Amino acid sequence: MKTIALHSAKKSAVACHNCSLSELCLPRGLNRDELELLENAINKTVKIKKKDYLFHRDDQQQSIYAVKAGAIKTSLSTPDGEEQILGFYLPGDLLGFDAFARDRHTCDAQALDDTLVCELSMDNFQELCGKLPIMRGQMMRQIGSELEREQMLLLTLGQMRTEERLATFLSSLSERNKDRGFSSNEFNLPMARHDLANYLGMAVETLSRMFSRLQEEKIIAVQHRLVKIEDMSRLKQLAHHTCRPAGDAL
Amino acid sequence: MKTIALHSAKKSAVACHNCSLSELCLPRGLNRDELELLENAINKTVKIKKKDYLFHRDDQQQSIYAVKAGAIKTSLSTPDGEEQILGFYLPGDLLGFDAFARDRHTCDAQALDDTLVCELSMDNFQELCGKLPIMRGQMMRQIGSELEREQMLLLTLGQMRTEERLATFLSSLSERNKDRGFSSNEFNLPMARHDLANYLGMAVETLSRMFSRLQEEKIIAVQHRLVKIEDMSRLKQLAHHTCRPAGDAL
DNA sequence: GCATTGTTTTGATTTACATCAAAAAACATG
DNA sequence: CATGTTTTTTGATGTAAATCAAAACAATGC
Repeated sequence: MKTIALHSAKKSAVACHNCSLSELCLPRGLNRDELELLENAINKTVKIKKKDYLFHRDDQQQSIYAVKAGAIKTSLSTPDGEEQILGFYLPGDLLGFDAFARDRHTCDAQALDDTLVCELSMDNFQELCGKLPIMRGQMMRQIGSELEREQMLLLTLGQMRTEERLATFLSSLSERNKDRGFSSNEFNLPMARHDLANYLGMAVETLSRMFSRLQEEKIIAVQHRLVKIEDMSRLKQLAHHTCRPAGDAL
Repeated sequence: MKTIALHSAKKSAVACHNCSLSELCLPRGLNRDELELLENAINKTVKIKKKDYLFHRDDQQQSIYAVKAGAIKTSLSTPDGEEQILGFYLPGDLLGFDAFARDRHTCDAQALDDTLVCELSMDNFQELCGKLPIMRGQMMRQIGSELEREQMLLLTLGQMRTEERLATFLSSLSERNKDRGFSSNEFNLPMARHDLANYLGMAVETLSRMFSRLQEEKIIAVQHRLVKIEDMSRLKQLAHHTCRPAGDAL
């Protein structure tokens, strides 16, 4: 349960310039020297098995991570065992900024699947930020969009009814896939119903009913984790509250 | 309604080293030269009248602000006019980090009362961050606690019932006052019921009922905006879900 | 293959909260 | 201070979603 995967991790050579995600997690406009600085700073690539943790709340281990493959969820949990999922991180997303406040992580990060992440230690990160202003800007932007994403979620939880919440979620996942060059009409959900329900602040049963309702209304077609969007405009209309798609993650 | 207060603002000399809030918003451990750099970087002090806006969503005007007196609320609003309040900022709190993502603010900031803020432009901020590593660290920490605060609010909205939400809010406001050297047992709410209800994701009527209920149970005594906490331990017990008081703001 | 376990869906019932409506209190204005 | 306006509280009713319960379905292991 409390296994930290890092210890059993394989080190492997990092080559950001070859990575298919470079468009997403690299600051644009780095020259060769700067790119080399970054590549040397990346400490290692880490494998995490499904259900293992990347980090725990209060862990001192402070790094920034970039998801290369798989999926990670972050969550807060209460003394009495309830949890609130804060975000899902998919390939190209960065996580770990939560540790900025106190040099300790404020949430748990668990793999939803076998997952691969790049690790950049805070020390190296700090040094890089000192050397490369462009890197600093990029990081600020990353943190900013994390903040923005959480704000959108607050709006979702605070103001929307359950059907609207699901429509908003599906709509932004679709946008996200489009941005990444994948299909915006057909995709797999990276998480179980249980986790999605928790993230959206409702009971699993309610979530299931909302999926069924959207399906009855011919807006989507679902089987297991595969979602096909049949009527995008009506979906967007339902998700109508949404201000603007958040830049990153979910 | 859409008045930007900045234009009518008075410039005034800034003297951070004299400011009673320096403990809160200054990075600790600045030497004289560094402190002077900071004071010169602070562009001006701004007065905002009650109900005026400090900034609007999508405003390019990008600065970091420190509240000196009064109170500010930030909120997101939807096409159909509903809003979600994201935070309340009281003296000593910093705001404006939301603009990091896209160089534009992602939310509105409105004064709940006549308010005084210090303004630090992003340009100066960037320059300072380059020059003073300690400043960078401090800012990272500030953003981190903003992130943490929003996470706690997500937990509140996603998992707690209404009574628990109010108890959590009162409990953390009390903690906050204690940290600032004010009474933790008796204080004024800086916002109207309407705003607090929205922030906590419930109807005004429900909030009012919860105040009444806590009063009936002899846990608190309220008259208008004045709250006295009569039984702190039972209040904390109700707010039991809460993980840890957030560092800053509400 | 079948049994076991976990996940998802569907149905019946309860409930916490929203909504509607109006009184009471606080605040503002001439 | 009397009057209108806004804010807050209280009461009655309706409803969206939680909970309880169980069936259907997928995944896992033997």
